[in-house]
Amino acid sequence: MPTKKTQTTRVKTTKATKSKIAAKKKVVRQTQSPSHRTPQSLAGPFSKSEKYVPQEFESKWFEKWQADELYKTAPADERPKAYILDFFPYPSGDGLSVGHCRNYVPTDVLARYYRMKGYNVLHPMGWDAFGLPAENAAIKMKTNPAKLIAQYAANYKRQFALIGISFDWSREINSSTPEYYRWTQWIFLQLYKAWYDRRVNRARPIADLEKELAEKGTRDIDWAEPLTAEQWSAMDLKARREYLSNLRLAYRKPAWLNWCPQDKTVIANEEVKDGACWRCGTPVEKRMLNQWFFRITEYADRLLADLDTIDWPEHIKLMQRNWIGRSEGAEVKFPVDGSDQSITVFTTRPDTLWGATFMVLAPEHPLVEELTTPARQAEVEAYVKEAMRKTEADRTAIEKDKTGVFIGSYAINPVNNEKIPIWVADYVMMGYGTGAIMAVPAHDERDFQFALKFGLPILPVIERTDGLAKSFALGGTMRDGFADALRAESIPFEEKQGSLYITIPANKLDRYIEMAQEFVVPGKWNEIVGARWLFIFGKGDIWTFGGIESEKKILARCHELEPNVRHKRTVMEMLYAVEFYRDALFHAEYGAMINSNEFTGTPGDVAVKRVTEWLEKTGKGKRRVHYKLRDWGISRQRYWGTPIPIIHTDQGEVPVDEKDLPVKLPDVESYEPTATGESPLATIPKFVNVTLPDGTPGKRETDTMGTFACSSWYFMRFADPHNDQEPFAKKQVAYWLPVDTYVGGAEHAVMHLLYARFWTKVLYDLGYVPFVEPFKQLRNQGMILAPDGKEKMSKSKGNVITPDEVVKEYGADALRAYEMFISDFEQATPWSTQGLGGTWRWLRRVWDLELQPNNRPAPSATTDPADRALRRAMHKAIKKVSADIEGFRFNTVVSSMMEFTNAIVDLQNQVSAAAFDEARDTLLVMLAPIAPFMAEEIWARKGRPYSIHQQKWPRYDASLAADEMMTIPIQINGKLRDRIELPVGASEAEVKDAALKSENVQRHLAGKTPLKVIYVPGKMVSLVVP
RNA sequence: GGGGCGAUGGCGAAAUGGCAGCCGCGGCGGACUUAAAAUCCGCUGGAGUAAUCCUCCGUGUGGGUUCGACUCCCUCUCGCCCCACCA
Repeated sequence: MPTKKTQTTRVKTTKATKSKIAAKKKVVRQTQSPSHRTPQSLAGPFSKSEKYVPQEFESKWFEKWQADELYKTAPADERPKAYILDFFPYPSGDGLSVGHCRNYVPTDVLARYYRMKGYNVLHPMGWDAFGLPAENAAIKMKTNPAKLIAQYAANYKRQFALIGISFDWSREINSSTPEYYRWTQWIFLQLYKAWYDRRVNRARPIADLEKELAEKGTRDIDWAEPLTAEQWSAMDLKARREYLSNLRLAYRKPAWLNWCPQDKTVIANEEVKDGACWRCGTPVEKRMLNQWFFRITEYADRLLADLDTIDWPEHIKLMQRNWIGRSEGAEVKFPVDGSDQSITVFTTRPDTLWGATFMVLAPEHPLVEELTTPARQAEVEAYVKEAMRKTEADRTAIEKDKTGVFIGSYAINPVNNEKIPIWVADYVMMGYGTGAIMAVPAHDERDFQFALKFGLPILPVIERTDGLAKSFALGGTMRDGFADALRAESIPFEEKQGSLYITIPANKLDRYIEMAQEFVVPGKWNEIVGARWLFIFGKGDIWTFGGIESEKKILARCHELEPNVRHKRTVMEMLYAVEFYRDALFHAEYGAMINSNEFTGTPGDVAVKRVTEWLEKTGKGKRRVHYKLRDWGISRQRYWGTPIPIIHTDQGEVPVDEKDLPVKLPDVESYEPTATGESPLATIPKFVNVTLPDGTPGKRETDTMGTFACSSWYFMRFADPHNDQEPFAKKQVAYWLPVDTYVGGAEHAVMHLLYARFWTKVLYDLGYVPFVEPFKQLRNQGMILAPDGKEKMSKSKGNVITPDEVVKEYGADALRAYEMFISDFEQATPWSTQGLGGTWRWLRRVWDLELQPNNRPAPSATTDPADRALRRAMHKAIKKVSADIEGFRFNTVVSSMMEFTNAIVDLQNQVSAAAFDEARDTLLVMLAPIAPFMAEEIWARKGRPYSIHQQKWPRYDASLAADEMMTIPIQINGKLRDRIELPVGASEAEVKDAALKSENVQRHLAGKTPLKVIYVPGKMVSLVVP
């Protein structure tokens, strides 16, 4: 049983007010407020209250705003426009959480703010409705995805209304409707009918290409498969179509792709995270399928360069830069020994060519089969098969040991004509470069490991940049007195069990070589590694380790002299056995070239350039830029997506005529995915079989487009959402686009945000839009975490907080204000119900303040100081709130509003009626974007003309915001010693004079004269004292 | 392995190189109340002190630049994120 708490009398002296800063005045806050109840206890009979009960009026106002079309976008006009957009959501059955609101509330505040500032604002919303989650949910619930989406979207829409988001619903779009995807298909066809002309660096109609081919073949098109005009003319329709597909921006080709066995479809590279499907987390497999791609790689350079022109978070830009992954290097051809084949490799280190001791092909490389010798065939086939079977995650696991098999053939290193073995290994990826590498084990970590494991020679061809040189003198290899001699030369070493571990300073190298010759025991040897590579067998008997010949000779001699090393297959393997040498054997720096014939001695900073130039001149290779970016795989073997408008015939593929769009998704009973890599649409003969106008029978493409196609242009459709003649009128898009402010999560950094930029550039090239970047300003909202600890909100953890429950308890305005106030917009932060209570109390204080009667006196000399103080606070608030809204500093918007509220409360009993109302009205108008319901309700109760949301944003007046007095802190040697109050106009001399007169300053100066008196106007005085 | 972002009271946080901690939460004390809740008022980084004066310490660590550093530069630690056998 709990004991009754006895009275505890706390004897504690009441602390009196700190005088602290003079600006902080001791004003007693008094509000003649009615009593209030907690929001939690609001459940009661409905009545129009004097108190702040948001539940009584919020929904009423939203209905009225909708009925009055208050947020309907005006047609393009003379006003400046503001296009403020949220990532359009993928409606899910879970609805919105307070985390999602972090996205929608601030953009709504922006939209409302810019409307009041006189901008023509476009703030639309729609649904990214196609795609796997809806389809999977529909299969599970045995319903239709369209129905499900409609249901989910309705719920989202209800929630948006609940929290007062001012979307223009007359522009609502749904990407899964034929009215929308008709134009997604249309854009697909524009890509299909275009090719990238590298000479002018833009996309052009494919018809231009056909014309050019007919006239002069590929004479001027050096990146295409060579073709003469005669050859082109001789080609039949099918051959021409096949030829052109190698240049179209939308094309189909067989390729190894990421297959998600859970979703039973191919997914794009961008959708693979840590070797698994980004949606369901299932490890992806590789499958060879004939698939549709968009040739985004042609735009790699422009996608990279234009990042510099847009206002996006740096980390997002960086992710895109890394994803595009531009790297400069050279392509080098290695002829295959005894064959007319050759292997082309890409390298960023052409300066290491002389150290290439073997080649490696990716298991998928087309030459593997051809170049494998009969003797090696069984082993190679088994290896390749095994590699294909592995998931991407298995194959790329970092700790994994290197594996590989020699295929029996040799290549010729074009720079020194050395014959080097060709291997196949899964550490080489078909997807990057050419799928084949020259291995330079001395200067590439992976090649080094591989060479050590398989006993392949490792030949240093680049000098160390740190000059590290080491020698290990095994006990018995050097005559007595060697240690003493080293000491005499002050060459540092350690002695362990009779062996010496020597680190040779650069300036002692030559001396050391002399000594080693002197002391080495006949029949033994001493070696130097690192800065030099020398084997010292005796006086004048020094062999340099450099090049394949010396490798063989040194190894043979060591084997002969020392039985213990006979099992070592290479010189480096022998050296590697000495633990002490490990850090001196390998490096990947850009140093001077060594052991590289005529290039030996080329300094590290010019080596790559000189070798590349030489390769080009001698025709052995050429400069090349490679990108990590791959072409965008768009095919999905699923039902719920935009059908690809292509028909396959005996004569090749034929695009659906634009006037026959849309190719509609058939209504079906079952649309479960098949495991065969074929879309469920393929099982519907009525859909598949078509006859072309000329009577040719055809079969429709049955893959659908991934949803990122839909989202790559929806922001353009919002400019003209109901156009049934074209995707959008050029005039509308030219007025509204690009999007001024775009807000959403960072998870789309290399998916949607990259694809949308790409489509925009294509549409620009083809003349449909007048801009090259779709989103001028991008911001990512921070995540809202669960209240306890730092966990994410998730349905499975049961810690999701919905706007519905918050609105029920506190009203939408408090939710909105708290979403803004909670933290810096981009920062992840935990939700706090107590913090929410704080913003609720602030709104209630505003309510009371606004609705109390104004019985203050007329302006007079008595009220003048307070009136001026209040106006100052007001104009400062206008300035700060405006700047912070525009600068995405929503948390300080709310804190500035709170400060302004406090200022009115503090001064309310000293000001005139006019000043009081002026301040209250300004506060209310500025509150409108933040707390639209309450602002409207108070506005109405005060009898003002509807609607507060159509009022002008208050104007800032710098002269009224100006302070009369300033507080100048005084520092002595960096420490704060006093503050002085002076009129704002005080001159430098006056300030310095006042500072020196200060009692505290005098005391701390203790009679000394300052060496320096620094006055930063209006900011501070800094004294420097010896 | 490479790269990025971040670290400030008990908590969320603020601070064009110029008074660290605005605003809010929580806490403490008071007013009102029979009492509580709510509301209102005051205090609230740490230490010393009778003290509201005053002094010292304090923005993850250690250094540097500067009259002056949360802010700029370097080092390290921790946390989060991205990329990753990328040739």
